[in-house]
Amino acid sequence: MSIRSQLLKGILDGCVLSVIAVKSVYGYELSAKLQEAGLMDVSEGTIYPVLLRLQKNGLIRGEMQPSPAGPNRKYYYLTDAGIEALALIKEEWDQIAGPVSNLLKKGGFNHGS
Amino acid sequence: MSIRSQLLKGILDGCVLSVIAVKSVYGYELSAKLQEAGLMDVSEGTIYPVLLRLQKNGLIRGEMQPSPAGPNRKYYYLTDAGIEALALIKEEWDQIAGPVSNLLKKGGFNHGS
DNA sequence: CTCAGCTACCTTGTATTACAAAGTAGCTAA
DNA sequence: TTAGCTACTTTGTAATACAAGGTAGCTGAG
Repeated sequence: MSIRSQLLKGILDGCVLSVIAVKSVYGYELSAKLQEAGLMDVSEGTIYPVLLRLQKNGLIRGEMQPSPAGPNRKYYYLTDAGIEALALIKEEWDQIAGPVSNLLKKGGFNHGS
Repeated sequence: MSIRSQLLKGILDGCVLSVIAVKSVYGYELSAKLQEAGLMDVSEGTIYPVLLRLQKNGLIRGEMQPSPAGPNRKYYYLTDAGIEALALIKEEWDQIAGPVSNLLKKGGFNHGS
């Protein structure tokens, strides 16, 4: 498992919920949305398990809708619990990302000192 | 397992390496250093496995030194491999933290739009 | 009507790590 | 000698990213 995979643990939920909060999306489309947001190469094999887990936990709900072409599409919407969870994740992220960024910044290559 | 535990996965290595890069520390002291940096309540049960794993992977080396009081202390220093690994982690962190922060920011509670 | 190609969704096992909590051990002071 | 503290270690549990294979439906061409 790569550094990136480990870093994404725990935060993918927040990313997915954030995308859905803006506008409902279907699973297949979500990868492109994350890519647009700068999270490169998050594949279906990653996305569908996250979506299904969030749905199972009641944070989102899925609605099958017909597609212009191909099979039906499952559109996802946040639930109230999802909105709350997203707020919590943002809080936790803020509490961690700041200190981590500072640590990584000043840590650097400064052996001396 | 909490949101925070998941968020810390993968990035604790970078934090620990960053602290050690500035100045060598011993295990027991590291919790206080991380607390000073804003990473609250990272306990020994978390820290020592990280330290031992980094040592095993050749990113740091430990040196037992006498203590003014109590048992010997194991001071940790970065190796060359550790310096390289830290650079990689910083790169990966920067590539993820930016997009994630942006996503979580605009995601918000804006259902409309 | 059948089939290829594409879209869309799903599942499973593997690999990895945070951490609680229990444990060992040494040093100092009483 | 013993209590209290410092310092380090270990282990099992819980959780998740994701590769890769799979199923299924729709459209268009033959």
